[in-house]
Amino acid sequence: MPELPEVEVVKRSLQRDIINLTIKNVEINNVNLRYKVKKKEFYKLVKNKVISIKRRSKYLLINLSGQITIIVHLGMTGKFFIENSKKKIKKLSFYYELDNKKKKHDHLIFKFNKNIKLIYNDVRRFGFIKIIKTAEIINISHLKSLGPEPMSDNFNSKYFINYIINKNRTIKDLLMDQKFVAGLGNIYVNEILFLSNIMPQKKIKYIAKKSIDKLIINTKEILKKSISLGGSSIKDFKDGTGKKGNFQHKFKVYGREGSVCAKNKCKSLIKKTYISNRATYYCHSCQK
DNA sequence: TTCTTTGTTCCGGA
DNA sequence: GTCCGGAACAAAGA
Repeated sequence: MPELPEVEVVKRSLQRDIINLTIKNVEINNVNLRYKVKKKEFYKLVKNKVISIKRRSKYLLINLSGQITIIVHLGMTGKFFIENSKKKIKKLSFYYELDNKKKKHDHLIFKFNKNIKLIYNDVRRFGFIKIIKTAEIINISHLKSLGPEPMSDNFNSKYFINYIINKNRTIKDLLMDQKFVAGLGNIYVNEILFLSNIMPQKKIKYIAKKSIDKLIINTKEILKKSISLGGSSIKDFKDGTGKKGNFQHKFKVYGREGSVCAKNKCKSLIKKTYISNRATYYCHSCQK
């Protein structure tokens, strides 16, 4: 569920809350995440200070003193909570359900000075947290084969057109491919193609250059907009009592099967199909 | 009990 | 060797 914008929002929150803090203790309640948590490595984090927090694609990189980096992928339902000394809990990630069962899925808890706790909660446990040497980031398999960041200048028309030469894939498959562009998932790809009036099933070789230019611009815009909205949605979120976030209401096509198309004057109903086993929503009138 | 959800990886066919 | 699509995998809730 968390795609690039959500991870970016989490990164910014963490930058506000845990930079310069020192790890005092690590509590491990469940080692069975996507990859097994190695207890020894985590206990060694004690006395390390948080220096900086970065994002690459959907990965969070928490750099510590001592040349150690914690690499986090939130998977489907991974999220962080910050708990301060007044026991107030701040939700730092999106997943709008199951909050009342929070405790059960608090798998890792980092305790810092100033009585601040960082809690990693993950209902389905598809996320992972790994500890690596900072110098080895460049060799980590997860990051090695990633394409450019969609919001960077490297993701441009020239790169796009050059990449698709002799390729025969659907546009949706291409945008989902992390080797082509890193950080987009099923939801945003649905939204981007809707905004760009392109059929998800369309083969890339039949898309005009003009449409590709527009698609790139839309990709950058929708991500930026989502980041800014996500920020405000999180700010409004006071606690983890089960109140839903606002973010899903911004979707114009994802999950809207059978509803009227969100574009002006269009009265068609949104359809649902599957591409590469992924739920795909589109308007058959607006998207060509 | 079966279905759904996701990103990633693997495998077979072209 | 490369490309592409489909399936498998992780877990848990409805």
